[in-house]
Amino acid sequence: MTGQVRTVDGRVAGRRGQATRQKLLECLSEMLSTSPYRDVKVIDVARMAGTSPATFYQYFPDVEGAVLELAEEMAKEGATLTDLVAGRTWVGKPAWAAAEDLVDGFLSFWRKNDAILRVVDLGAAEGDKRFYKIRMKILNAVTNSLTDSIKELQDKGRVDKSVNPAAVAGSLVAMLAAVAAHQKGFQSWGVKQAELKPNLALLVHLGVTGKKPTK
Amino acid sequence: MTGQVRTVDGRVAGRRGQATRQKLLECLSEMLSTSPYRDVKVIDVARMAGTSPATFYQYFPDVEGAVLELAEEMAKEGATLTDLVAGRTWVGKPAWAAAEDLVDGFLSFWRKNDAILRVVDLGAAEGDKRFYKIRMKILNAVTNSLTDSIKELQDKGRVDKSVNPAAVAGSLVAMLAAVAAHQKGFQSWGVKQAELKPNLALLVHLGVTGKKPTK
DNA sequence: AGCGCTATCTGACGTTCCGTCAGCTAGTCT
DNA sequence: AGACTAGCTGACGGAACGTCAGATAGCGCT
Repeated sequence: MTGQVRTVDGRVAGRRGQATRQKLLECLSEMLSTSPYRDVKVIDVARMAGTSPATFYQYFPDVEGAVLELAEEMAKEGATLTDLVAGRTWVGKPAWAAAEDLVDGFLSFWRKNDAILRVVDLGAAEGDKRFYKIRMKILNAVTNSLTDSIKELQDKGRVDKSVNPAAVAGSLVAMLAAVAAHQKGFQSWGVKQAELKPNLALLVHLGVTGKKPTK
Repeated sequence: MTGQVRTVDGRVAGRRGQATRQKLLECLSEMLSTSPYRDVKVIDVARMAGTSPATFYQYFPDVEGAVLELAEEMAKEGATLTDLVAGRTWVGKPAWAAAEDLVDGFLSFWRKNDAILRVVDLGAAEGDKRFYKIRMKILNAVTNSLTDSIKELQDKGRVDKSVNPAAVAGSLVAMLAAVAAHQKGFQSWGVKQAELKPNLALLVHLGVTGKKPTK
């Protein structure tokens, strides 16, 4: 299913090959978090991995291609974000807890993978379908079940019919992603990390249920 | 005050110089909206402007430097975003109109300048203070007066004391920016442009006032 | 018009990085 | 040990970078 790891010219990589490939990915990841994307060069990644540029090209078509690989890995891990929303109830006190947990989990996932995520964001915004799909995969993990939750509330008459569940869920998730990506930005408005979270949770709660939370 | 336009080596540019400089900026802008940021080369911009690469370096230190210039221009124009929120009331029917107008104005500004904005976003996320400041300048235009509006409602007892106005305002604006940057993304969730706007307006209204809108 | 001044532009260069290939190296198997 | 091959790399032609010294052209003056 997943297909074995292959070199650029189509051969299957063996044990040693996989190891260097992995090392290259690690170094790329490191590189991405220390220098601007535009300045990440194949030559630097190779040097850091203690190998030659030619080796890099054996496993990846270019920097972008390798970044996609990293992103794909992260997207797999990101599937666990579903757990943040799956099987949660959005009524009463548990709803507040659900909102808090969602915000918390989402922010920490984003912070942990910020370097790759900002490149994915860029690629997606530029219209590159490959990045776009990866971004979707991650966000879908949350958005879909959030959409379902809203639909459910709507069916029970607890949320207005005029609401488009997918639009609201998508917007809320986009908000979380944006805030996570620019957390430092909030400091300049005099908003501290710790203060940010409950306010985000409030917005999520309001968006999903249409009501103020009962804490 | 604003300082005249200067060449890289510090001399003041004359009429002709300004013209080519401007042409270079235009071509760069064009380039940014047609190819990925990582692939925008000085040589291409120069070629498109019908001049030599050396000329480019007379006016800008590198591509990034030129992008900053473009961004600064846009930020100036972005100051008009204040008008979307200044002097609006967030009570009753006018509040709904205010939310709608804000969403509308914000989205169209973003769409108009998407190419530069995504580079600014990237730079800011990467921690580059110059881009970061520009991003702030644009967002502040909206966030500050939104913050004030929330504070005002809070003083009147219409909004809960536990709310941090800056955090909420900032988050809402971040949401608008993120949704604007990834508008295409919503199509894949089956959400159309036209549907998106009222739902965003709803979220803005909920966020600012804490209540459902009366349309 | 002709002259000279200086702002502006560019050809040309050394350097860095790209991406490819043929050939070398080092694990592995018998 | 010998041979087989997966994996690595030196070396190369080409593209883009960033810099400089020198060419060009617009402008003011007579």
